[in-house]
Amino acid sequence: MNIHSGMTELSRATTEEGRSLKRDAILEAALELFSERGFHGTAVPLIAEKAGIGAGTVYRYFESKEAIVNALYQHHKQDLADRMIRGIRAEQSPREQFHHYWAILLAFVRENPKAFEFLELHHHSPYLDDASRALEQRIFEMARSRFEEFRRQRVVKDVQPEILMSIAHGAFVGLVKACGQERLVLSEKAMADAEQCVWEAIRG
Amino acid sequence: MNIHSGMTELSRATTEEGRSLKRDAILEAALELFSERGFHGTAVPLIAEKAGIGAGTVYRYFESKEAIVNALYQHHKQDLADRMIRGIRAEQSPREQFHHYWAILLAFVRENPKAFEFLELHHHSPYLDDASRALEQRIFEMARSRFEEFRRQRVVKDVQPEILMSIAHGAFVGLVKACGQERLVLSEKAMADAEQCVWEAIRG
Amino acid sequence: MNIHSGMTELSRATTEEGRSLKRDAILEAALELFSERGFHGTAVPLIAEKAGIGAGTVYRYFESKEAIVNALYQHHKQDLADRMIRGIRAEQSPREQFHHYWAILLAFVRENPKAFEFLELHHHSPYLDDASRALEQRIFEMARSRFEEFRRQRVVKDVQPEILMSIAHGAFVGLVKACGQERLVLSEKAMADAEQCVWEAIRG
Amino acid sequence: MNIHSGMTELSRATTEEGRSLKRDAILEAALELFSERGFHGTAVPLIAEKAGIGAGTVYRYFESKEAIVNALYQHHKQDLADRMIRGIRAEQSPREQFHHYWAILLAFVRENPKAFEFLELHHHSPYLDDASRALEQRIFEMARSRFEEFRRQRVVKDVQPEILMSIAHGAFVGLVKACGQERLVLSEKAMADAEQCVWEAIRG
DNA sequence: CATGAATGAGTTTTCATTCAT
DNA sequence: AATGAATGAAAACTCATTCAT
Repeated sequence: MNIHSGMTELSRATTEEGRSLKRDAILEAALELFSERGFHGTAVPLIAEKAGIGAGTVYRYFESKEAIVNALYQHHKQDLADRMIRGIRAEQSPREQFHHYWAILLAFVRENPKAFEFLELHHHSPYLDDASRALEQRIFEMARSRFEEFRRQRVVKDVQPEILMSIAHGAFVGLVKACGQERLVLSEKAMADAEQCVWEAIRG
Repeated sequence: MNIHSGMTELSRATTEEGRSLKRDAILEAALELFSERGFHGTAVPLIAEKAGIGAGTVYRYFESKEAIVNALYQHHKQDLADRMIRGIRAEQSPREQFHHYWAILLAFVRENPKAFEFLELHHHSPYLDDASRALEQRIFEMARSRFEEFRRQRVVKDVQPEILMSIAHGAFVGLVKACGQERLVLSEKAMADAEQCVWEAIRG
Repeated sequence: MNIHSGMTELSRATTEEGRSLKRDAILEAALELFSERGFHGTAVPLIAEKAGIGAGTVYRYFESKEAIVNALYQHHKQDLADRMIRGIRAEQSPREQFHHYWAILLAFVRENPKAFEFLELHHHSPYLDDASRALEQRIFEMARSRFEEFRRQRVVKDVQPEILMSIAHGAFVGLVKACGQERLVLSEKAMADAEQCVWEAIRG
Repeated sequence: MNIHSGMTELSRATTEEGRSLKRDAILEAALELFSERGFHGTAVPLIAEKAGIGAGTVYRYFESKEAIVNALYQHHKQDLADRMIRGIRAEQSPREQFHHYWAILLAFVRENPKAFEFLELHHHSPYLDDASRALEQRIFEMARSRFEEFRRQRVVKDVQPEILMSIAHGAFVGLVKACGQERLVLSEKAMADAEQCVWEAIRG
């Protein structure tokens, strides 16, 4: 019903690139449903209804249900990557850079919790296409090269960067999930504490 | 990947408790399919085929598809909890206890990677029944009381225990996922490194 | 037998109340099949085929197979009751009123033999819902109060009205069944004879 | 559970003809289930369970589910016919003969209400075989010839005998159904009243 | 003989997709 | 462009019947 409430972000990106409001409404609706009920648990007519359009209209904007999930994955994954890259300052200390990483993730989750949940849930799903997989790989490589640089600089522990990345990202996901299960509130204090903990896990 | 590693455990439970071989074959097949394709993405006839039985036979052992997912959840969740509790020694130092925790999780994942993936994927799914939810809650409370005790003893950091738990568990899950995506091998060295990292995240 | 005789009525209701032609085609087909083969003996795709539509389409008009049987029951039961009530004249003699009753039933059977068979067959079936049962009860009470009045007026025999009602209605049903088995033709003469017989059964 | 309660009648016929106790248990169970839930609404394994035997055992005694329904139909239809014929006395007045007819039907219903319900429900079902239909036809012809004789003797009204038969039998069925719906109790008084009513419907 | 586990064809129902309007 | 009714393939589930024990 309140189609416009969560739409702001997508709508902006949309008009720039000439995408339609309806396409966004579909993505918005699908995001919520996919993150709550999963891909196979979500019927296309339900997406259409939530988007406030006819079921057939969905297929004017997307070739198939899989195309929707891939568009969502790529949109939000890219958005998150862009935010990460945008704020980086070479002059920052490693601890400051880690704080930046943590703060960006947290801001993303707060603005768009469904999108974060969606990205985690659909990681490496069989219905993700090559473009989604390639994007995921590109972003991973970017992050790894940064961690390798940190390792060379003795800023982080001298262990495989994949281990440190998995710990840091996994820990963040763990915190978000705990929040989703209402076992935790992602307050400023809590996230600052958590940030420091995770920093101590990886710092050299 | 390793079908047989995960089979041993179920097979044992079977002969001990008089459960049928066919019931186990169904659980075995369903575990693999559910963890790969999700609940809604797995058709019952597919489970039957993988189990080497007729589609109708599934319903001689389980009331519904939901009953299968709940039987799996409860079986493996309980198994993991039992392993955790069994090996605990009061005389161990906190660091030793953390090592125990880490080692048990690692052993579980190695023996039964599909089961671990399954438990993570189906956490808080809407098709889990009250028994599954109650079991999950009981295990969570047990873990929290231990972390609260550690906090009182100044063994871990003086932050909400839920934060430390989420970090430790989330980090472990992150490592397992990285392994699932073949970005990491859960070698002895890697997991020993990771264990130390995570310990440093939570220690007081 | 006479498919068109029974169709008129539904078709009329349809255009009046804006119901769809397809919905009526489903009801038409279901009526015939249910009255011939029973509820459990009739598969939904068979209804769809007879209605000239796809199997899935049935579920755009009815929630379930049970919803179809209840829609049919309520529609035809109400129709029969309406006809009964409509033609009643207070100034008529009891014998004339009995003739009215008999004539209405006969006209109903002739126009819509399947519907009459259906109503008799599905009387008090476990799949009838509360609305169907309530309607049935209301109509029964109406008829009983009339018989009670007749009894007070010494127009009918001084026996329980339920007995007289059961005899009169049962006799009529018996005649219709004999016709269905082709042992009898419901000719004017035959039904006039029968009417007089039944009147003599109940008259005071 | 109380398999033996209603069995007496069938059991007697059984031992005489070398039929087994198990066969009777199947018929007993099937009678109850068919009359309550209909043919298609009754699962064979349910019959077996109610009969206290294994599902496969049913097929040692009956070729198919249809064979059970036909055995039941023929058994009870023949039983009812036998009772009718047995008690007839040529020296009785027509009114006495009608009383005999009424009393036999009533005794049958009281002893074996399920069987009566079953016979009415399965009248002219598509799954009745030729033997069942032939038996039904034979009994009908017998009854008709008697009514024709009565007509010639001016004992009953000078109308088609099929009409009088339908009225008399239909009225009886109507009374039994009213009893089944708990709208009537088949007390001595009620049935004596009803008998007289129906007699007045047909008497010359 | 008796069984009951096993099954595959059949049931009711859902849904991704199409297409006439 | 937009629709939403229509659909058939496929889903979950049932059951008459068979057959190894």
